[in-house]
Amino acid sequence: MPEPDEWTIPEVAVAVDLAVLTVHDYSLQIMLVKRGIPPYEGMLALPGGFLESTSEDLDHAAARELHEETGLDARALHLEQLRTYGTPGRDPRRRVITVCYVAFSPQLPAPVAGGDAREAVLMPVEKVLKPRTRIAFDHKKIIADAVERARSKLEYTTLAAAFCAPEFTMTDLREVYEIVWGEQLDPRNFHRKITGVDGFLVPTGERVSRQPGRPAALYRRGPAALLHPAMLRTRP
Amino acid sequence: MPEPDEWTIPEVAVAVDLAVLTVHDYSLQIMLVKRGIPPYEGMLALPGGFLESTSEDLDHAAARELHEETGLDARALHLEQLRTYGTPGRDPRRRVITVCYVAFSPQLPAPVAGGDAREAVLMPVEKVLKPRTRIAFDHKKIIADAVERARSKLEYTTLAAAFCAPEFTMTDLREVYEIVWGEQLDPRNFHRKITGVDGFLVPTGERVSRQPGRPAALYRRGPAALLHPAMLRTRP
DNA sequence: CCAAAAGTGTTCACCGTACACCCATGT
DNA sequence: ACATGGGTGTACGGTGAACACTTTTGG
Repeated sequence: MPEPDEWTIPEVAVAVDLAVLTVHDYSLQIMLVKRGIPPYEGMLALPGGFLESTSEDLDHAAARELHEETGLDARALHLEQLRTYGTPGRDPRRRVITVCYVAFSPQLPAPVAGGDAREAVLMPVEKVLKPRTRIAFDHKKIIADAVERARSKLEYTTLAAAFCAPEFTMTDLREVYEIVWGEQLDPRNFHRKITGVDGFLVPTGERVSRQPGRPAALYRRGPAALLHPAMLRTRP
Repeated sequence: MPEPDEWTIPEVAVAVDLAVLTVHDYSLQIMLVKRGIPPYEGMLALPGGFLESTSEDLDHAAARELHEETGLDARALHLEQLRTYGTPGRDPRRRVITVCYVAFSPQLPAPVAGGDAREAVLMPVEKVLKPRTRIAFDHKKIIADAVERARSKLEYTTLAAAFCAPEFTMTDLREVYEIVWGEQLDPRNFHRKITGVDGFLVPTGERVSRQPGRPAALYRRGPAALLHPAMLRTRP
């Protein structure tokens, strides 16, 4: 194995980027920030930034950038590494390798833009991924990967609850699936399936009436992380 | 988003490491190299090395290191990114971030050690992952992640065939599953399940007699990449 | 002939799908 | 009263698990 002292280490900058996904306004949305400087000035990009110091952990850098650029607290949401993108030329200024993270957030409380946050906006991924929509760097590809990760993880984990408020109804949860997958699910079979998974949901005992119709039971997230048996989408 | 010219970029070295998995001697084995210099001199580590230049793609660096350190050709096997490890202090000399790849290889043709390859050895992952076995850096954790990736991908992809020679029998394929999962499978149900997956296997029409008993049909890899329906291991 | 491996057929339990039906509320 | 959404019961079809059974070779 070649060793770092054997030659000059190429000057590579290491960045961390964040794909923050949330369900809002009956669509899957992603948090983007408007770039204030070139390159891609004025275009939308993923929030992120460079490692601050030699001693900063990657996960820590992700959590820090999340807070700095969006005001969100990493402890309050699910944050996981997606993959690393390093094609030469992806940043026109210099060689940049970016370690990307995905975050899954419930409906955002309030101050998305403002405060420390730069101009942060939510945009439906459906719109972002349209061929005509232009996004800075290779971030569109990253967003596509993040969305596929989310879709896939709903199948075999209890991740969907991470998109819900602390207390939620079965319909809230089902709508997460429907919105992320873009597919209608049978409410009755969904209900039975989810209640059958041990440790996914904990009933609070409370009920809410948000429309005409029978009030829905409220649940909290349970301890289970894996969905067993899995909940498979209907493939094309 | 902070920009690279706003401050001094921390000196971070970017490396690429490889977890090459193969089925050999009725066990899942991983390729390791013996380190010739400190730190961890004399210990076993994953093959890998630093990015050679600012313009080298990560995937290219992985393929290059694979060839340099093991003599294998990346075009002949399945190579995919695993994840990136960057905990400060994981390399005692300086800050190193390593982008790890997993490779799945059929039985290795011949010259693993020798040639360009440094002292490369195959070792059963079961032995490597024992608590008493010491491996350089944080590579044991990386190996554990790679093994879990392999186990998991067998479930929903046709990856198992990547561990087999170009022509193989149903039993060869079943043994890949059994060895990687460490679990016995019913040969009869396995046979029916696999032949039922469209495009997984293409029969060559040939037969081989390797033991007493009815000769087995030979197959080649088919075009299918995804296993549908999935082949699930029995969870604990 | 016998042992052993390859491959087929059959049975049963379980799970997903579809949908009829009942329950509880707002208007 | 009635529309609307929440939740239960039930029948059907497909898949996995278990295993009896046939086929085809080596010894």
